[in-house]
Amino acid sequence: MGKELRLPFDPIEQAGARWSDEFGPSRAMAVATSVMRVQQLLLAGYDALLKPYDLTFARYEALVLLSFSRRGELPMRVVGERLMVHPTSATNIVDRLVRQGLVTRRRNPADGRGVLAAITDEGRTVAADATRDLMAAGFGLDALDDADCDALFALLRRVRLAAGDFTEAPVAQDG
Amino acid sequence: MGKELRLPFDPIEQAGARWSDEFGPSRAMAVATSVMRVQQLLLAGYDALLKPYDLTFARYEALVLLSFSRRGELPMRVVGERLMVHPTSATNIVDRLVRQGLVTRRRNPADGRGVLAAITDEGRTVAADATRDLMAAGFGLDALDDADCDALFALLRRVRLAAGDFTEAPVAQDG
DNA sequence: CAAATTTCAGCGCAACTGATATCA
DNA sequence: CTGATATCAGTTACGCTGAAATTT
Repeated sequence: MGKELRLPFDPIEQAGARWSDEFGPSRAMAVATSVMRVQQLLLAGYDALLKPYDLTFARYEALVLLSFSRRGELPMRVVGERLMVHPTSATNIVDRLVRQGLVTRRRNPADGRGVLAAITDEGRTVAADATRDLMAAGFGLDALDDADCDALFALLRRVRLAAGDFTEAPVAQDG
Repeated sequence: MGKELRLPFDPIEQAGARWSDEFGPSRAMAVATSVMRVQQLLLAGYDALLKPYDLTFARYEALVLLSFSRRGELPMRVVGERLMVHPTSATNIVDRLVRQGLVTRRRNPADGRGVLAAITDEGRTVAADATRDLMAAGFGLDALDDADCDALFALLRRVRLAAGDFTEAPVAQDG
């Protein structure tokens, strides 16, 4: 959980100032710290919102992933890939969802080695309800309007691309 | 650890498209996912860089915090506040640093209830070396120039402020 | 006594390693 | 056989809650 401290100053700016004195200017350090902190704050908010559904954000993401899939089911391997988690973590997450009755497992008829995780009707209901709540909360980003969101997304996208999150895609070629 | 998948497309953009079909447009959702992913990527990079020093990013932050403090020592309570972690987490983090010989503990002479965490000479050396490496790596943000960093910081700052990370303060103009 | 500071024990969640069973 | 898929067992790390010890 993110703590609610409400310091009477911005701790990241203050640390940045001392940082500059010691190591020289580094905007990047302030940005890095900000990303860490915002992630922490957003995640704490999401987990709080999802608690009534007995979901963590990780399990919610898995549920949404399955609800988006064409037939409502995906191989475990794909689940791990898309969620970008370790295969054993994917097993663990799906385990929980199965115990909650939101997902079922079955052998992949197309590949006997694999297992398909399939969302249940209740899973779809829970995913829709939880999503409604998250959207009502504006994903904790009400402070930003559409243009801000677009700008933020674009900046973060460049960081992801540089970090090798995905390969340059044939998006708009005019840019 | 962040996985290196390098999908031939941007999974967040793709998910955003399906999201819009299902729940309606939500730029916020794409931004939220991006923040989560960038944090994961940056943290994985930092942890990899810090591994030779047997530091996690959390322990590194604590070390830098102490090295910035005026007398190289701070009450545990303040450590927890500044790092924005639970008091028991502060204890845990400092425990590790003490075991590594980078920090020492002593009772607070000004308040017998409290404990001071003090950075050692070796701690200062390690902090400086690790910082050099992180700065050489541009904190994983080489894709952004100074103006981009400023823009990103400003956007994230608004999210933090709205989430109650700190109370509105007079923005420092030049340190 | 009440309140603050810190630590400890215990629980939960998530990631990793290594081993195993199954199947292409 | 090899390689891929998935799970299980065990370890590590970290955050939280609740309780305890100490001191103000």
